[in-house]
Amino acid sequence: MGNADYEQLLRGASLRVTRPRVAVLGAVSDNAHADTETILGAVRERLPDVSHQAVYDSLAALSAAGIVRRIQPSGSVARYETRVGDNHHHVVCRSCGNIADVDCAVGHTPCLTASDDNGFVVDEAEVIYWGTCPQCQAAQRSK
Amino acid sequence: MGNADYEQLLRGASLRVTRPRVAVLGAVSDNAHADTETILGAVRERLPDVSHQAVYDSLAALSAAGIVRRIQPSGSVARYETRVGDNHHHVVCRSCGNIADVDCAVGHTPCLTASDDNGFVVDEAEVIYWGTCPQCQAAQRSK
DNA sequence: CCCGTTTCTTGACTCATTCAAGATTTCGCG
DNA sequence: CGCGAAATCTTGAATGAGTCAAGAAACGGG
Repeated sequence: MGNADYEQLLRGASLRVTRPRVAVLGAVSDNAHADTETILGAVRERLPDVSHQAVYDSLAALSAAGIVRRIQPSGSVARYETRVGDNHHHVVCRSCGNIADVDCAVGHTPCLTASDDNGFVVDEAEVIYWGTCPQCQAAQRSK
Repeated sequence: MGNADYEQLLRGASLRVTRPRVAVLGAVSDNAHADTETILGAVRERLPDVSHQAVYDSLAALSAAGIVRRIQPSGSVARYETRVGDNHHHVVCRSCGNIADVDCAVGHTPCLTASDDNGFVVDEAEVIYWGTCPQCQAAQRSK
């Protein structure tokens, strides 16, 4: 995806097109599940003088517009990804914190209907699988 | 549940029985989904001079032992509950952050098998439903 | 090209959580 | 019941992701 595409995305969401936002979009696209610090670094490769505040603002704006998704498993800092709207979920490694994408097994919107929703109007279901990634499995076995 | 029961729980998990731990267990039992600050307050009603550090340590020990569960939805501080091992999930209100329990609709361990696990060994699936609680629905309508 | 609004920069600040060192407590064992 | 090693707690300071605020700059409709 080129910057022109990112601009399209932004305009499509009625967001102003600014250098930091385009750079943030690119950084998030290239670094799936990256934490804020990693994204900040990646953004500065494209645009050396951005402030961290601009990155936070951009991420918040993009999240609100639904262009990026913010994920934050317990005990982890915020992470972001661009793959939105396709109902996929995440596996998180308990030892190293790595995150991988998982397409949900059951149909297309599984678990979206709770048995008793306590009167809540539910608009999204988020699934996080906890486990151990291949690398950490190997590391544990060889211990 | 009385303190004797909490002691049983602790001993059963091979944990030392200390005043702070018993107080923390009681506080978490009485305050489902409470954040750390609330728990700290509740603990001090039972045991006025505990340090916040002891509460953190106890919560960590109890979590590790599987007696309490730590939940931390995005944008929220850590919260704890004692209802463990029954595969229930949570609805979180986007406006006020309230959390309610939800028993999962589909069978007993839905979504536990991802379609492609990327080599991860998954041991737990956590589901978070995002929506709006009844109070906030009312508040929004009357705006 | 201009102007009002949004967004960015700079820098200070919050506050949940963690770290460290030394004092206490717990509990198995005699 | 009392000892001693190990775990746990107290105190107090430090960390660091994220937020807040005020003024400067950039965006884009007209």
